[in-house]
Amino acid sequence: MAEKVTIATVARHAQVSRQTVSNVLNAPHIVREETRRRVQEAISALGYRANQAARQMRTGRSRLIAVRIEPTRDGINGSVLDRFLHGLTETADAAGYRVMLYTARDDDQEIATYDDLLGAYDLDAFVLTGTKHGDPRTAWLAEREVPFVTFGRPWDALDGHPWVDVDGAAGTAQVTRHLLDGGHDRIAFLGWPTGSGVGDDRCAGWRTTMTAAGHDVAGLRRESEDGIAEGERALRDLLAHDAPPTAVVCASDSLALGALQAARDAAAPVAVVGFDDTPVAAAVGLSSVSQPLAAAAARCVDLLTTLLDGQPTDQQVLLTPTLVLRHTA
Amino acid sequence: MAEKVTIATVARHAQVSRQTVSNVLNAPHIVREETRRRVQEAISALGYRANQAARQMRTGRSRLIAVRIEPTRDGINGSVLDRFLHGLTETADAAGYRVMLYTARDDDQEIATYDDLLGAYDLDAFVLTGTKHGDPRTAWLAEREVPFVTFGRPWDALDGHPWVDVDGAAGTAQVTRHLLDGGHDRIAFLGWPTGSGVGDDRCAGWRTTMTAAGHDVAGLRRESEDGIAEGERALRDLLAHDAPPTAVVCASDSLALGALQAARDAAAPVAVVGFDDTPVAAAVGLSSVSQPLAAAAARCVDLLTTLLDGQPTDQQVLLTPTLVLRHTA
DNA sequence: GGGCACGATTAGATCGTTCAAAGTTTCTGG
DNA sequence: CCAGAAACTTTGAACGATCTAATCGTGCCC
Repeated sequence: MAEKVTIATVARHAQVSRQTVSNVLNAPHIVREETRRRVQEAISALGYRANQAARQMRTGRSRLIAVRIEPTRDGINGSVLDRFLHGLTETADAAGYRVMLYTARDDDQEIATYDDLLGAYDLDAFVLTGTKHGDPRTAWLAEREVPFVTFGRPWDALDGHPWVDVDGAAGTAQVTRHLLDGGHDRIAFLGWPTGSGVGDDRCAGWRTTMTAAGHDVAGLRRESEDGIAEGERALRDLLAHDAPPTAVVCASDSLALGALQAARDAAAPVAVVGFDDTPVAAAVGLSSVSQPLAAAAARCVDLLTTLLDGQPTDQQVLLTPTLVLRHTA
Repeated sequence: MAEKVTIATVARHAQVSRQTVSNVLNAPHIVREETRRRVQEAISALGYRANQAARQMRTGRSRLIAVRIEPTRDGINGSVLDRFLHGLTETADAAGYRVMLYTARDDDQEIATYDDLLGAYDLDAFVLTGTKHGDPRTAWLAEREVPFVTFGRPWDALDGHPWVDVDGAAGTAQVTRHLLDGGHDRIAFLGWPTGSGVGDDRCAGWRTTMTAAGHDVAGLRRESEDGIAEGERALRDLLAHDAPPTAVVCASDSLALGALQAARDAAAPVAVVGFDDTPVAAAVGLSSVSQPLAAAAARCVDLLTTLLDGQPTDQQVLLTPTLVLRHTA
């Protein structure tokens, strides 16, 4: 095969010094037009590519971003991460960064992995997904001044790091408004136990929209862990009352799927809307709130690159999801 | 923060030379017991981690494996990749490798990306998913002697590279046998147009099992592109005949989901079984053939590591999927 | 006791790039 | 025409590891 093409090969070919080639790549404006052109030609003629390892050793930057890939807990929500990862890889690529994966069973192990990745690969930044109250990971990273962005708001008020999130409340508000416009007035909400940031947020959109429209929400909310069976149970329970709801807004597609099964046996039709627009929703015709994952990923990369360019951003981005209407509402 | 800990720091701390520290890490047997212990202590006391970039520059190996993350075509099948990726990351990690992601719109772009990744990051190996007839990617890699493994058999007989795959025929055979045992005898198959390796393989399992059991398969096979609507149409067509099938084996969960909808309106109950055991299947209670993705990923890493250790393997691994029974069969 | 082999350890060069500083050419104005 | 500045280019060192080859003890045999 062809010899390894280094910066020296290019330099010789273009009859300039190594440093001039380096300047063409990293600071083109200081190189004379004609020299630059000659070097560029040599570069493409030889198919030269800067060796990252060598560059990294000198500059201390690896142009590598790490993301955790989770073990697909429920199975349904896995595809959210999947799409997010794809978007991240694509945008990072365009910005000249590469995405590296890692796994971890728990927070301690994840922090150990940070240490490892930073030490061995000199990672430039991390993208965290799914933050929770009092997250030890963000604290660890912040303390060491490692650049990172979270996809998901920090739910502790004091954390001041850049994040990107999808406005869950806006999503459920949109759903609720749509249902109200469609003539529904007894609209229930199936959510998770109070205390999870994401869950509370999604509930809030429903609650405020209902009360703003002058409707009482008492007795219209059920909470349970995430799951299909749980969703079914919750809606059956609601339907057993005197004045059963005619529509349900759900905090997840899993709950909505369960609700859908309960709705099938109901006396009167019940509209059901889920959250996350997972493939399952598309498959069974469930209306759902769709998160702009590609956009979210792109904004994460945006924030990281400005952060890595030295400007201490602590910007926050809140994206609005869209309601995808199918057969169920 | 703490200074950077290099091999020199460790050497000074343990009162030996750099090279001895390097030997403790890479060739422990040539270092005297007592010296080794002293160095090990210094390493853990200082929290030393070998800098990959420096190591890579000298050895030419990056301990990095690249995998493509696809844009989740159908949406339903996306989760297969998701689970595979997780397994891959986990096993690679254990073997001392890291997984890097990339995307590509088409084969040409993918090959350009190989070139880029190899040149810039000195990637050690690639894992390809979803091979097809006359795949230009494997040819390109083989020509340059870049180590790679495919998840999916090469469908051109002459390609002699290591691969891992799931025995689709064994999966559909198992399903067919199960249905025969359950008393069915008119069992149909919904598949993709002849010519796709994966599709033909899955069809074969059904066909051979049926004929081996003495059943005629004439008129019991329908083919279409993958999709829910396509599956529904295909089964409706089958049910319109004089002797409609009492069960359908499908080449994908998408087709099976469509079939399920057609089956709902049928005069007599029709058993339906899908393929891939996607979250959708679990959600709607569809029986399906489950691929051992974590195991497949692990075997991919196995093959790659032996390949990277210099032993020219061209081993092939065929894993047997399992049938997950739910409500629909 | 001298020579020799063998195991353990060390010194110096090297991988491909960028930084810092010094060198060279070209331009400008008096 | 020359000094001085500006624009451009080159040289040598450094990043942190491993490779090659050399050095230092130590034990063994004649």
